[in-house]
Amino acid sequence: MPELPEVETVRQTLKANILGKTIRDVDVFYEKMIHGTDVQSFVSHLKGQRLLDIKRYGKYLVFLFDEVAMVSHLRMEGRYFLKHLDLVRDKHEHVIFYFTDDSTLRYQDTRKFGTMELCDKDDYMSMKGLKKLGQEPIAEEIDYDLVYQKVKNRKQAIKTVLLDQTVLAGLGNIYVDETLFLSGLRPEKKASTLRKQDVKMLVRNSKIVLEKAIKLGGSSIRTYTSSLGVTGRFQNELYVHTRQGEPCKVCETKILKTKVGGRGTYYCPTCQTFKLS
DNA sequence: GTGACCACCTGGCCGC
DNA sequence: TGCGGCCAGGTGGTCA
Repeated sequence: MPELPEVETVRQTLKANILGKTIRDVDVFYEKMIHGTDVQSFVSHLKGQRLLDIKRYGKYLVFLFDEVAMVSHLRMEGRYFLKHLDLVRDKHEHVIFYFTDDSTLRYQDTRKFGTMELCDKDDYMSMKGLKKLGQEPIAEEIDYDLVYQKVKNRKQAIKTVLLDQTVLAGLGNIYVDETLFLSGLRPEKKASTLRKQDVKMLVRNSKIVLEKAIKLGGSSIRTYTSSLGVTGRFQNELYVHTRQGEPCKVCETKILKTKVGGRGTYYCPTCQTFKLS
């Protein structure tokens, strides 16, 4: 599923291929995907708009046009494909953007969880979701104290807290499992028991994991591929996620699977024994 | 303010 | 082979 590295890969790929194109028309085949306005208004506002830039905040993509911005979230299995006008529509393609050069950008989403919403191009950061995002671990400068302040009173498992996008933006199930492995921490450990230096270590390790994943084009677990069908290679680098029953790459102990906060969680019982209190 | 729970949705897998 | 049930999971909403 798309997390920060996958969304960043999509952004870079799309930017290289569709920047400067002008939308001639839009077809929406699943109306619930469009938030904040009705489909008719969504389409009419996008017609004639030229794409100027594509930005990313956490797992959100922001398409910047002449007069409007479109905020898109891929959720579980959303993907963008650039295809020629003549190609037959796949049954899971729910939104098609037709460009004036006869190419099309198609949004495909098997589970229909993804969302798109239009907003003012100068005020998209006030959108619900975007405005509450925490810092990104891959940012050049991190206010570690601010992250610690958000973590220190939380009684939930550290895994649950790391998945909270208002604490750190961009981490999802895969990369939280990998970050916790790298940090030697059990996923179910209470967040409030961590010291400031432990939180700093977690943020730094999440940065290492995310930057490596971006370099390799993200992960291609289950059905996920980036735009234009580009397949990531980070899944070959995973230490614990989806490796239940397989030997740990460090100590050869069998990787275990459990549930934390309702999420499937993988960990090494030998390497992840770091207890602080 | 915090935490738990639920809805959204469909393909894949498993057991019968 | 076909069917039913469960699981996967990011986010927002609701409720306690």
